[in-house]
Amino acid sequence: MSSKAASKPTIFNVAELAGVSIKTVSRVVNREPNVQEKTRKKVEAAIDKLGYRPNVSARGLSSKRAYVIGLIYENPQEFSYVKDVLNSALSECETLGYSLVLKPVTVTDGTAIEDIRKFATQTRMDGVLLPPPMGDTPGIEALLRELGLPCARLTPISELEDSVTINCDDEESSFDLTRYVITLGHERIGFVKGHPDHRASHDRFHGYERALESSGIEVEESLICQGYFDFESGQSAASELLDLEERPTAIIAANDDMAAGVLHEVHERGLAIPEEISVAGFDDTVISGRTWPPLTTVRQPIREMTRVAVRQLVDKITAPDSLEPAPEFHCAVIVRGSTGPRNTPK
Amino acid sequence: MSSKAASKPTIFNVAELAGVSIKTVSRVVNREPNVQEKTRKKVEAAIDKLGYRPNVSARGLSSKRAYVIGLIYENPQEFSYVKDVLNSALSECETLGYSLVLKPVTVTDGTAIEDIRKFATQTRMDGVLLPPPMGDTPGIEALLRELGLPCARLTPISELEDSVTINCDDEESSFDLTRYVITLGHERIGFVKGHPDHRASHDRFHGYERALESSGIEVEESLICQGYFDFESGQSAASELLDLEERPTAIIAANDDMAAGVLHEVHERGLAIPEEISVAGFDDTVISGRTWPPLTTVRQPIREMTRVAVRQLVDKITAPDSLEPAPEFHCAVIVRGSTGPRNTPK
DNA sequence: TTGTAGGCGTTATCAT
DNA sequence: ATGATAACGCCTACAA
Repeated sequence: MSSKAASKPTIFNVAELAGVSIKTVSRVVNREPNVQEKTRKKVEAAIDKLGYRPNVSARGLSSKRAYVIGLIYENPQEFSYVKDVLNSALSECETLGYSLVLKPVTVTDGTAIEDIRKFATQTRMDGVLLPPPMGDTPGIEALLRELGLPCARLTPISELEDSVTINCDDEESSFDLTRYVITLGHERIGFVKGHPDHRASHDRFHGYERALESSGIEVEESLICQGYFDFESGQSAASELLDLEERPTAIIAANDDMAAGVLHEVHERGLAIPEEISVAGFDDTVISGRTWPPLTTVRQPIREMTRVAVRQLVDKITAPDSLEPAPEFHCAVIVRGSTGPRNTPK
Repeated sequence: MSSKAASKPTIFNVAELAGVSIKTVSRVVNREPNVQEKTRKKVEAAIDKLGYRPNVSARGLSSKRAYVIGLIYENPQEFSYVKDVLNSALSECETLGYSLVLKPVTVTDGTAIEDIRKFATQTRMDGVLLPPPMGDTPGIEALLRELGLPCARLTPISELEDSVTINCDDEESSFDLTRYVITLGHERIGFVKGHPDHRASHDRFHGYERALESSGIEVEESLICQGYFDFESGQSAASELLDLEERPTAIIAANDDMAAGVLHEVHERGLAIPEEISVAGFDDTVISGRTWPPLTTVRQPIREMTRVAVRQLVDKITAPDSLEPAPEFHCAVIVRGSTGPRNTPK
């Protein structure tokens, strides 16, 4: 090693060492066609030897691309869902040579749109990834279109033709979960809905309704509570349900955080789980294995869905025309200790 | 609005509108001295009117800076601690005009160093932020020095003169927590240590020891278990402690995740909390409010510490000489339902 | 298949 | 206090 830290090698150094022009090096680096195998080998050898890495700033300046994709997400108390998306997106971006920049926003207080606009003008991105509920928040789509930013959404809504949409059948998985609870003998099954602005909330609720109907159980209004996907709302919904004259023997919440809140309230009242009441959630987030008892829940293949979303987003950035259809993803019911057979009163 | 999307305004447009040279605009944008107040006003008006934002790529290319700082963190099951660091770092970076790029690594399996090296050569950064335990992982410091990357560490270790170090007195907070438990009447107090590679583990353990000694309670070997900061290790440590001939009436775990594991095991055995056994953790992470009962724990001002760390890191990047000393941070014991008075056997 | 010239938007240098 | 001009490292056109 020389005494002075050698400054980073540039495309010129590589070209010189390989005995070609910089354009040829550029072609090799960017996997463009029209390079002879032999030339390519020479160039690659030079790149390795020098440890050359393209300068992102120069590349961005010249190509008008930033090689950056943004992840805009609702900043929740419980980070589990976003964490899975984040990790998966991070690793996929790394393999595709992109950077990921994060933008947490709050949709509930109406600041999201302006926040995103500011964010977009401040940091250059080539596209954005929208995990739920960003994918179905009104206004965001329009804003991104205005800004000329392609996006990939993780959402059940697939109306928009030209937009990358990755989804999983929430309605069906909710149907499956509810059916499972019914097979345990439960008939009075409470349901805690998710935030009304989230598409998943409705899908999950409809799955519940359909399962009850298909088993000949009447959907009872008093057993249905509004929640907002957070722990506290699960807690207060449970409070309502447990105050009922004839209380439910099982409660399904539209996500794990609310289900954890339900468990909390049930514990507060000294009821035994699952002997006196069964509880189930959605998403198979980390918290579902940490509660007592561990939660029965539904697992989405979030990591795979995210991988595909990122890949398709990059495809769309590089070749806006060809849109391969996304594969279908399916959920699975994960049975744990929070659900059990109904105690038939004698 | 014109039919064609006007391309983004450049420094030339601003200069033209303000009737000055681009260099003057540059001076204003970068808050450099030697600009008349009147000129500055003119330029600022032009900037506002055009909605001008400097192009990060161009700036990076010219200044040799990336305006990016890296956050290298141990990717844990429980994300709570890192999440707080992340959110705080994100908002501070935004106000300072930097981007934050994430790099999750695994220190336990020895891949971290190579991962970081690869990451550093792949994405240009001006500095990195090292939350625990990255700040006290051997080798990382040396690697960053070799790469010429300044760093700011959130760690109790403050040996290195030239390195930004932010810390909080873990030993003292552990002392305080243990003292609190002692005042509840407990004398047989189990302790679940953290991962031995983390400096905080030792500090917290020493605080525990010192508190016992200062109260005239003997430190008993059999009440001390090795854990690794994760849920599972807390669980198995609790299992050991509860198998003891004369079991402890309280258990302190060196972080919340392990404490949650302890709670889990206690529940498994059907023991009442806190009547039969008290449990406490560290860090006041989200999980501590989600367990049953909620955990007594210790809160660090993580967000403020992170803010200062980022700010000092950027200072170091821009002016490597002047190193202002960091302020001192203090922890606080948060009392919740998982601890209670010892049941004195009659 | 390969190479040459010009420009991307900024900061830095050196005048004035 | 302000300005002209040359880098910075790469990519896109266009030649050869």
